[in-house]
Amino acid sequence: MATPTVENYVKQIYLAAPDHVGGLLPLGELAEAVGVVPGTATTMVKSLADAGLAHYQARRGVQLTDAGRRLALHVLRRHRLIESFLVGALGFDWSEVHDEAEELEHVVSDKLLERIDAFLNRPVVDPHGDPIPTPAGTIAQTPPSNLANCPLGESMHVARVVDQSGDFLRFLDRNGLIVGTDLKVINRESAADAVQIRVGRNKRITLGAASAAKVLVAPNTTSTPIAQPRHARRPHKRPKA
Amino acid sequence: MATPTVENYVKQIYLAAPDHVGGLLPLGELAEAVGVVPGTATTMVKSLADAGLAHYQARRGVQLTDAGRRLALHVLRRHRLIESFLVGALGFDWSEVHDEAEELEHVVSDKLLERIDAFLNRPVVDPHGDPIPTPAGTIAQTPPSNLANCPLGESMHVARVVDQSGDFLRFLDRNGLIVGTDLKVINRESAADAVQIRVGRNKRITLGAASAAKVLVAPNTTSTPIAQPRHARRPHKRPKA
DNA sequence: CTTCGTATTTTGATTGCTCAAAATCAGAAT
DNA sequence: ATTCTGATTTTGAGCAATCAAAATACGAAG
Repeated sequence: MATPTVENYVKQIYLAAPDHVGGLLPLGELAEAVGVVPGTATTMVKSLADAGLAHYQARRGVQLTDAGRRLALHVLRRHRLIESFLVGALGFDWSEVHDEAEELEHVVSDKLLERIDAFLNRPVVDPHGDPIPTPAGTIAQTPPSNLANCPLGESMHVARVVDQSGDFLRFLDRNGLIVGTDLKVINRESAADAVQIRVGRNKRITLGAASAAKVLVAPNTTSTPIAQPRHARRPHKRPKA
Repeated sequence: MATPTVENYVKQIYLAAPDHVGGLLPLGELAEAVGVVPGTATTMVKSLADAGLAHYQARRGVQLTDAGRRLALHVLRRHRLIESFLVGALGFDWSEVHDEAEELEHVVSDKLLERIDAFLNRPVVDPHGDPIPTPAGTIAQTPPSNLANCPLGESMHVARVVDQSGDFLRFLDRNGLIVGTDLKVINRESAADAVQIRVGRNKRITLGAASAAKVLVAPNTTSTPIAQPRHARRPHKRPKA
């Protein structure tokens, strides 16, 4: 059985991998992601390699094996189902479930996970719009466009938010931006690093480009209505101001 | 923060303590309960003592301090609320929740625990009838009588089952004996080590004395109806035979 | 009072994970 | 080609938890 530590390393390698060509993740970045000093990452990655979970090329980087990817997806499935459950069954807010799931993901049994999955009626994405891997280890692909690069003026909706920080999520919440929200990108000021969007009929919001890139969107095809995530949704707190 | 290991030691000391006069638990028994060799228990208990969680007297035994007891009750509260939640919210059977709770009890946050408690409507006992400690660290006392020592012929009900083994619990289930079930002890054959009871109108069951002692009972006062545990109850599987 | 048997403690090692700091390497810059 | 700089690896060490096996102490039996 993989220890929680091993599960975390594998998960972080998986999550960080797509940002690097050839899929080779430098160990410094892994160390950063896991929260250890670089030397520790080196040691651990060697042992991951011994365990057949990763390919390690000294001074170049690390990459998951098939077994490693399977494990990572299994951990991710647990994490995202737990987040969905906390929001859908226990009334948690999407901004507060990440840390909780971070702990629980290493101890829930397959049996419990199955019950949670059934309870939620087999959701395909978690409250942040992150796709939930199947038990078989397949996972839906990320929509390629986000608020920083999608076409202007077209009707889109929020498909996913790729940042787990509570502050950011609460900011989105305050502005009525949750997974499924309809919006249009009105304008981009690349000089000012700013993205203007319209939500609903008349609400305007301006985001910095870095934040805009974290909000993934998909076009609203007029033929089919917005693809709502299948898990239970509660009304969100409305902003005071 | 206490490690899961420390929480387990403290919990086991708490659970085993009442069986010993003076409350001093021999380290061999602790080792047995925790599942380590005796030497390991000695080492750990010393460090519990250093941490102010236990009093240790070499070659005599160990005993919790107030801080230790507080921690033990906190862990027990988590364990029992989790068991209640798995049964009451996710449809688990009372015979399969113990191991799951054993893992989860070390990682659920206070916030999650509070939500679970609220969801279940503040239960006072878990599915086995074990009392759930309050957040403040108080706990209801065990009813003193059980099937092996209660008066004959009087109307009683099952208040608590002090054995977590799946086999035993499934046996009780098969015979319709769950927390709250009404019954009478008809007869005891001390020579044969047997206890005969009647459940409901005409069902008769015979138990060995050791098993009978694990089923705690309380009298059915005619003035007030049976005190049902407050948590949600599902219909239990009825026996095939 | 001495001896014996058993419970307990001590000792020495191991495993998994971590850090600090020194050593090394690889690519960029001169 | 040489030097520099920054990333990476190595080395040495520590902590928490564990085991196996040797040493010790306590109470019971003689």
